[in-house]
Amino acid sequence: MHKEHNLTKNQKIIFDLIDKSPQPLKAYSILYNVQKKGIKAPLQVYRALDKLVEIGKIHKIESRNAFIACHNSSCQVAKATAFSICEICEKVTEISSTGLSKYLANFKDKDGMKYSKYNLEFFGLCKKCTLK
Amino acid sequence: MHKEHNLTKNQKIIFDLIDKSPQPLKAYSILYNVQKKGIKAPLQVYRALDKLVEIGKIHKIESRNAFIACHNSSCQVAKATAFSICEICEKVTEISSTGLSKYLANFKDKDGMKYSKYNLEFFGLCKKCTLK
DNA sequence: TACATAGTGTTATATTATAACAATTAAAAA
DNA sequence: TTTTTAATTGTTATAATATAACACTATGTA
Repeated sequence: MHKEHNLTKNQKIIFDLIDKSPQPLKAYSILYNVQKKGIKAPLQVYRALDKLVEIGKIHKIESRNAFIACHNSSCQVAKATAFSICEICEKVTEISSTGLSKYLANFKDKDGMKYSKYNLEFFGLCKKCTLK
Repeated sequence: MHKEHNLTKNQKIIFDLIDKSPQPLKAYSILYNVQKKGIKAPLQVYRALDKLVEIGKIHKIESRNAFIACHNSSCQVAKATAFSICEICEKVTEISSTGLSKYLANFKDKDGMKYSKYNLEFFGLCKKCTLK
């Protein structure tokens, strides 16, 4: 069982926007989209994003500096993430493969170091773009 | 067999700096360090970095916006990278595990999409920092 | 040599992200 | 309920990261 997080007003506005978006959103595009709701400054956006990432409601796509809602019920905390990214249309999909997550969660390097967190980004062509 | 890349003057200056560094370097810290060698503008640094990444001599640590030399003889091209990152001291190590790279190179998602490239970043505590 | 390609130097600017501080709200403890 | 503590907000300013555009130069190859 995990703690329910009651989002604050700003967090909710920003989460809803990201959650409705089919593709990852960048911070300043979020800012632009929520200005009519009273969120005026970058910092207000970044603070909400930080919190949402921390509690696992969204993930950051590091190679794109963009944010996507978590659609993987098993990752309530942002500690184990994997995405596929199409290099043409930039479509991003969260990968939920039990095999992959088990493999990575148990991976140990040569020093026996165990990791508490990972982020994996695959790049390639999505189905649509392959056919073009 | 892979093509030898003859680095240009700027590329060489910047690669040498990164190669000598025990930890990843950020673009503007590189700029600061090579100004005495005549490289004066950010763009000169970024262009060299882009090329070096493209030919696989260095890798970008996406979560840190920093660059590290490739010390993995098997990845002559920047298409399959894995790193461990200590969240305290920020030490970054390139992981070269045949098992891991085979597993990821062969990974297919539910749609059967095959990837041409991936980047994996593990986070945790390095040995030193665990003992503290 | 002539051509094509890649790299250079430069100025300006775009994009992404955080510092610092005062005020406010929410949650938990007394 | 009151207190007090922590988290969040609003705001201005600024830092850090990265690219656009353009004229020029070097290099490799036919």
